[in-house]
Amino acid sequence: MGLARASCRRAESCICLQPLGSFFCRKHYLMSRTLVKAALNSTAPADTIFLQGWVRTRRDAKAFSFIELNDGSCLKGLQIIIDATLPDYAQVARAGTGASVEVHGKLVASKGGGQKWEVVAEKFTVLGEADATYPLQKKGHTLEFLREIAHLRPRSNLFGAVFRVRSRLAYAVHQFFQAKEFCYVHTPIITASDAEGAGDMFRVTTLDLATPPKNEQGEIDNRQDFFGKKTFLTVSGQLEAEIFATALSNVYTFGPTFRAENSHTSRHASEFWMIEPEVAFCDLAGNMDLAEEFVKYLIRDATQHCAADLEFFSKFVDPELLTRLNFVLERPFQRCSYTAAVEILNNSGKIWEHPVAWGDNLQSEHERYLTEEHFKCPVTVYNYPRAIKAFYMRQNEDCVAGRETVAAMDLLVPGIGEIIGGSQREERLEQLRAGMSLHHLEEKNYWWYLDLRRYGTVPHAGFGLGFERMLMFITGVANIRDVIPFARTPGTAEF
RNA sequence: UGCCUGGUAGCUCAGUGGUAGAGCAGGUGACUGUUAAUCACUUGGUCGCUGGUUCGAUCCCAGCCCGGGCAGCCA
Repeated sequence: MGLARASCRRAESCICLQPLGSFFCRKHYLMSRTLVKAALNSTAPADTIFLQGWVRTRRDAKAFSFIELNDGSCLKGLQIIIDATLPDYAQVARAGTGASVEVHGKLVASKGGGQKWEVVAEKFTVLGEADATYPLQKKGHTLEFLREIAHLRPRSNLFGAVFRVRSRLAYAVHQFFQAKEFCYVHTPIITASDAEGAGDMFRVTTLDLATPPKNEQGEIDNRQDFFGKKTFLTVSGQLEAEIFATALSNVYTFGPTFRAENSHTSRHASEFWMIEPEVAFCDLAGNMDLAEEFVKYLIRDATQHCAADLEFFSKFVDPELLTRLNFVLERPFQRCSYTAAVEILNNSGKIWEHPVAWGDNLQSEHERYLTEEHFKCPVTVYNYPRAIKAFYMRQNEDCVAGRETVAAMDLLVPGIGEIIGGSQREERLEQLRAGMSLHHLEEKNYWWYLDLRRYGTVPHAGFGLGFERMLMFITGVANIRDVIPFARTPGTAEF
C-alpha cells in the first residue's frame, strides 16, 4: 500500500507524506511544539513559539496574568504572560492549577527576576479544565497522600523528578552493558521452577478456583492447568540467564520480578525490577569488580544527566545526597569477608539486639553498622557460610572444617542496606548435586540446570541489582513505593 | 507474620467528657512584573467504622478497617 498524500492541518500549505494520524504531518506535529526544557535552554529570543502543558500555578494581576507552565520535560516551569487585552483572556479564568493549556506566543527575556526567559502569549487555549477538586496543590503534600493518587502524582515536582531519573537510569543500565558487549536476554516472567529458594511465589493459573479439576487422589489436577503443570511468576531470571551466559558469554537481564512475601517495609515491593548480569569465565573477584563499576557508572550517569533533579532531591529530600554520591564515586568500595565482618561486629563494643555468631545471617542492624558506622562507605561482604546461602553458589575450597563457605557476595550501602546480592556459581556437577541435596532439592526439577554442568561447564558468576533500591540510593527517596510508578505491596494493587 | 504508631475540613495539622479550630486550597473583593505573591471577607466537617461505659463520647474502653515505621524474608 502506497503512502497517501494528505494535507497537514497545522500548515495548510504543507502537502506531505506520512501523515501522523489524520491531522498533522510528522514534521509539523513534532516540530511545532516546543518543550519547556528546550525553551528554558534557549540561547536567543523567538518570535514564534508553541507550548503545551499543565498549569502549575497562576498569579493574576489587574492587567495580566502569570501562568507557570510545566510539561514534565524538566523540573522547572516556564512563565507565561497573558495580557488582559488579549481576546483569549477570558480563558485564563478557567486555567486553574492542573488545567491543560496551549500557548502560541513570543519567547522573550524576562522582565522579572527569577527566570531568564518567559513567553508573552498571543493565543491562549484551555484544553482541559481542572476544578477545585484537583487534589494537587501548590504545597504541603505528604508522600503517603500522593501514593493514594498515583494517577496524578507524576505531575508533582518530586515525582516528575523521580520518574525522569528512573527513565534515565534504565537507559544507563543498557548503555553500561551494551558498551561491554553484554547481550540483553529476556528471561521468562512465567516459570515452573517453584523451588528457587528466593521466597514465596505468585501462582499463575487459569483453573476455576471454585471448581478445580481433581485427579484420582482427589487433589487438584495441575495437568489440566494452562501449561500442564503448576506455574508461577518469576522471582529471578538468574537460572535462565546462566543458560545464555554459557552460550553468549556475557549477558544481562532487566525485567520485573515478583515476590509474594508479606513484607511491610520501606524497601520491599511485591513487584520490582531487577538487573541480573551473568558472566562466563568469571570468578567472585571479577563479579565484585563488575558490581562496583556498575553502581558507580549509574551514579555518575545520574549526576551528569539529571543534575537539576538531583539538586531538587538534595534540597527537599535529603540534604546529604550530593555529598554522599560524590563521596561514593571517589572512593573504592570496601571489601570484607563474612568471617572478618563477624569479628568486626563482635569487637565493636555494641550491644546487638541479635547477637552475632559465625554461621548466622547478618541482621539488618549488623549490615547497617558495617556500611554506615564502621566503613562509612559501600562495602561488599563475601564468602558466606554455606548453610545460609542458595544451593547454586560455589563451594569454597580452602575452608576450615565446620566453617564451609560459598563464594557469595552482598553489596551494602548506607541508608538502604543490601542493594546487590550475587555469587560465583557452582560449575562442578558433583558439588552442585551435593548443594542441592543439602537444600533438599530434587534433581529432576533442575535437569536442564544440571545439563549446563554436564556439557561444557565453565566458571561463571553474576548478581542481582534491585533497580528501585538503586533509585532510592541515587534520589535519597526513602520509601520504595515512591520510586516505582505503581507500587504493588501486600494489600495494595490500585491503578 | 510479630512489635510500635497514627486516622479531626480537599491538603497539613491543633484540640476538648458538654457534638470543633488554624494555615493552605476553593469563593468574593482589593492590590501588585508576580515567583508556594500579599491583604480583607467567606464557603466547607456523620472527628475511620461498629459496639460499650456515661445524663452526654470526636475525646475513655473493646473489636474491626485503613495508613505509616521497625523486625523477619530479600533486591
